[in-house]
Amino acid sequence: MTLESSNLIGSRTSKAGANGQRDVLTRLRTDIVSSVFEPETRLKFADMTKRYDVGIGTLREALSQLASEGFVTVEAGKGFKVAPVSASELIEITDHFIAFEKRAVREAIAYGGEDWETNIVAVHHRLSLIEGLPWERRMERHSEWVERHREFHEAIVSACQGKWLFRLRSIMFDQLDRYRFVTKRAPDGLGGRKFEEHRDIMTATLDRDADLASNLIEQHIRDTSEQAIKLL
Amino acid sequence: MTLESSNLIGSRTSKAGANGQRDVLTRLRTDIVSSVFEPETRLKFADMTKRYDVGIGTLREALSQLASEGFVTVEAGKGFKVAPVSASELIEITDHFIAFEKRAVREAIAYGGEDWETNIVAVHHRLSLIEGLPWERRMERHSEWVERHREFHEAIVSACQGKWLFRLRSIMFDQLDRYRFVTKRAPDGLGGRKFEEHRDIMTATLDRDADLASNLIEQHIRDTSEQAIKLL
DNA sequence: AACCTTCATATTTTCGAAAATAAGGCTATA
DNA sequence: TATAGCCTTATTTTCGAAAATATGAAGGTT
Repeated sequence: MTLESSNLIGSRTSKAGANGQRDVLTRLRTDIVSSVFEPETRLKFADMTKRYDVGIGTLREALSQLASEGFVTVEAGKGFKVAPVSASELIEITDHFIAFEKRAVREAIAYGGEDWETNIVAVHHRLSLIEGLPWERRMERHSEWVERHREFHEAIVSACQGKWLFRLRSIMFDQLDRYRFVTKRAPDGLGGRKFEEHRDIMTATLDRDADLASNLIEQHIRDTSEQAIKLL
Repeated sequence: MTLESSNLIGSRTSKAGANGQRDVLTRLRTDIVSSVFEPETRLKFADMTKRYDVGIGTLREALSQLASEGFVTVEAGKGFKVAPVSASELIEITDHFIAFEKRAVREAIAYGGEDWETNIVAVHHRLSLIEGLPWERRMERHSEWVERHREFHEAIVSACQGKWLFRLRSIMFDQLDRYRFVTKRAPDGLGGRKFEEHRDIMTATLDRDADLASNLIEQHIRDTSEQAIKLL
């Protein structure tokens, strides 16, 4: 019943596993993505164990994992710090992600079956429920939106064959999330457009129009990153 | 004095840090790369703590890290297993690595300075000391060769500007190491050719001939991977 | 004053015992 | 015989105390 598949880097399936205590790794990553801890902040064990109510060992494992994913840096003997952010890194991450995602969506369109299609429709619907909300109410549920947004883009490429391609694009997506966060404060002009962009990406993908889907995704990501750079 | 730089994924600098006890992470990774543990083997804590003489917590952190790098898989509640190998994965890893490495070498050639050049020459010399040895003696020092070989290829691209590009190529290189191991047993015909290939790659790079260096590297990697596939 | 040494404090890192969980075997029941 | 439930064993996962290490301050020497 509890499927709990053997996982990849950045897989969030572990969270869904409801394995007793709330997943520290996920909560900590969310807090870093949400800028609860500013870049370069030292993450002391004394504070963190109280905040997340876990033992030192468990916390250390989570931080070590986040270091692999690039969210924190670690210096032997000095402990962990939140990784810095910069415009140049955002540009690089954006380029890598777009390159991966375009290849992934082509593979997905080539190999995806009925389950893949159905999942896209389902996940998109859940995303649109939040994106269709008026400005105020949508902001209240921003953290939920982040999750749905991630699930949507993951669903689109989930049928891609390359395991490493999927893995690498997921690492980059998580990094982008961190920068994407700054656009939360952006004027609602952008928010409305995203609604349609996601719809168009879904339609092109289900129509198996690889060229169109590929281009729409690139535009979608690049727009968001450019917004983020301005606000950085 | 103890520099111990803040590190990236797969960085082996931590090992050099001589921080008291021998780095479990490195030893464990080496053992997996060297097929001391076969793919799919369960890695039980009871055995591992005895083998590496470290506590459970420390071991768990190392295994968790290796999971991020893709050398082991982890299933909640079931523990850790050595990741499987397959021809199709080798092909995918090879393609990703070559794509990264070709871009990285171009950047390195464009931005590398005198220190970069000097380091390449130095590291290549240390590699050639082993590669010039007769068959028997070279095999004795195979694990050392693995290290020198890694250092050589890393030195070539070390001046590349993209931090993530470097990081991603390093992850892929480590994965290739695992498959490369099977060619250890290959007849010496290949071993001799590698000596010259490395020399040519170095020369082309120092001559700042990006096209040539790029092509030589691709050939070099693809040859090795094809050998590995035959022996898999 | 600048520099080195020493000591005290703060923080990280390691470790193994204890709790939690999964796997396998046994008996009772249909 | 097959199935379900329980008990026992094997293994993982968590936790905080203790060891190791770094930081910073005070005092002494050139």
